[in-house]
Amino acid sequence: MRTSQYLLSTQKETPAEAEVISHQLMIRAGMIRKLASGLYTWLPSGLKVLNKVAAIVREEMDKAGAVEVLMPVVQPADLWEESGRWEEYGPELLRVKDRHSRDFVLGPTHEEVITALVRNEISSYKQLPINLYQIQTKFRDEVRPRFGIMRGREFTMKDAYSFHLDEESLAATYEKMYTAYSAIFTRLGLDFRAVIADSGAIGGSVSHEFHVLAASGEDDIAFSTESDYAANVEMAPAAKPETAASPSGETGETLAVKGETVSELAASAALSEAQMLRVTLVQGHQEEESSAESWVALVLRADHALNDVKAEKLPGVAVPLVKASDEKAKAILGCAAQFADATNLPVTTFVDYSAAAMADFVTGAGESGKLKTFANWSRVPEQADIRNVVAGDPSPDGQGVLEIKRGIEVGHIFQLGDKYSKAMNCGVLSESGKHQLLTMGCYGIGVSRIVAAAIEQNHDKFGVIWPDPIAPFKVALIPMNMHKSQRIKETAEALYDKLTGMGIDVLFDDRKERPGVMFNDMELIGIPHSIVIGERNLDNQQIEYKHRRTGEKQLLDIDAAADFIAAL
RNA sequence: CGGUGAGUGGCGCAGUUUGGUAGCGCACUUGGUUUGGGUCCAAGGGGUCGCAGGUUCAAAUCCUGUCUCACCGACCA
Repeated sequence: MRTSQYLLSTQKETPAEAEVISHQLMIRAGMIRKLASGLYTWLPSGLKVLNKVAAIVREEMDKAGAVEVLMPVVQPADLWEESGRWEEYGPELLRVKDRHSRDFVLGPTHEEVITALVRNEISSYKQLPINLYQIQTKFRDEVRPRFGIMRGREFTMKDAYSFHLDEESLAATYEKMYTAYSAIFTRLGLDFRAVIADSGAIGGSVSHEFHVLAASGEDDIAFSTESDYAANVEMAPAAKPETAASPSGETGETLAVKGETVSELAASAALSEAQMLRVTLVQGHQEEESSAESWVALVLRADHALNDVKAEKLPGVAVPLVKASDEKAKAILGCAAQFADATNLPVTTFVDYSAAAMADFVTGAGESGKLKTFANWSRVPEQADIRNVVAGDPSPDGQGVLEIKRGIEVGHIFQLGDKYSKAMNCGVLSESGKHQLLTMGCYGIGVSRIVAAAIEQNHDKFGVIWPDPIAPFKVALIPMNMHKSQRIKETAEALYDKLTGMGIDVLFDDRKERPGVMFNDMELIGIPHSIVIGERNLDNQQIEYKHRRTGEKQLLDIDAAADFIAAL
């Protein structure tokens, strides 16, 4: 491709709205343009990357025995009513009406459509198992789209759905997908981890997320320093301390403190948050007959964070978790939650294991602006694991301690079971001639998100540094002052033809620009390799090669250049 | 949905407090200059100041309403 015939659209200035580096660079390098919140146009070089990612995903899926289909973006509402998700899904599901006032949705995912398809197309156990996938546009009306393409409302996703007669078959395909996903992210050249996303009460892990490690990630992942244990922080269990501290017997005193938040209180009284308790009030289940609200108090060490997923599993706690407003907390506790006496609360109370193991701690004195010191549990409280693990906690598998890193979720594989096949009556005739419901797995990859994640992990102050497999172009051909020098023009044109003829993706910068402009643009776009043709080296029948990532330069004989590039 | 902030040529911004000819940088066009790291000079084109209403002789500026966008919290690939 020649830049003169291409849409390069690079820009010097960083748009004000772009917060994360991938978003900034995608706009500056001319990969995407925003149309509306969470909606982006893919410009040529962005699209080339997206297509390369999709091609790798497709190859590996095919290799793993999955079969490609393509389902509509617009889906009839009755399928969603059948699965129960018309009500269940919430406002993220964009609903539209057609000209006959019939309800449709813009597909955020395709379980309903694929289940309806399989229900009609597959009728015998002999056709199973089967794994169908597509690479297609999804629409989710996100509450808050952000970070550019990373969390857009419209995005490209690879979604696969497998159908099985039994759990063993499901587990086998799940395993295949796990392997395929690892192969995909390895080929993409990304530093990734597969993490446990749910080690549910059912036993065994039935879900894994694949995360690309990056400081800007939205998820916290806990790793063992010793073993290969890795889990989303939401899911990692915090161990119960083996021994509880014992009270010193010292008499506490009441402290007057200033501030609103617990950390302000701690600072004002020169206390460590690790010796303080934090009370959070959440909604309980409402009684069927009465509309009376019930509330549950959760007590943690003040330096620990409440884990919503764990809290939702407590008996009597409403799902999803609803935290009490300040006014509500005051009405129930008699004072703001941060001044409530955690050892003596008027509602059902769950104390986190590590908080329960404390002694001589600081908690509220039951009135505004007052804390009390050397407090202790008067009786053994109801305990549970309700906090997020922190770095240094013992690893749940007993090996080493945990370390926390940020990750960007780019893939998720899940053993679904019969949720959809049951609701939509999707089954086959078994060997014994009986109707049998199918069990399902589903496997997603955020194809467009991978593009952003790859940049988060691969950039420097000059711009993007694409891993070779997904670079929009493999090599940039940069002639110095081609418009003045006939022999540079001839050399560049000849090399361009040769490289193109070899099937190499080359971007030939034939603009009448100064060298600096070309260098900067090619680096910003992130082309992994470049060749500079200048008078200086041409006298020796040589050209210069430069590696984007390392900055390494070397001179090549003109005749050997094409083969050198091809071999990279 | 809650909290904060912002809407002025394609992009980044100033101007708004104290109403009075709409400005700067980048980008774009033309001419010249320069030529291995975003040259320099000159001339130019391009803006209903988010939208609607109001106040006023006069509104980017004041008032009211409204829409959009970004950032921080609960969901997700």
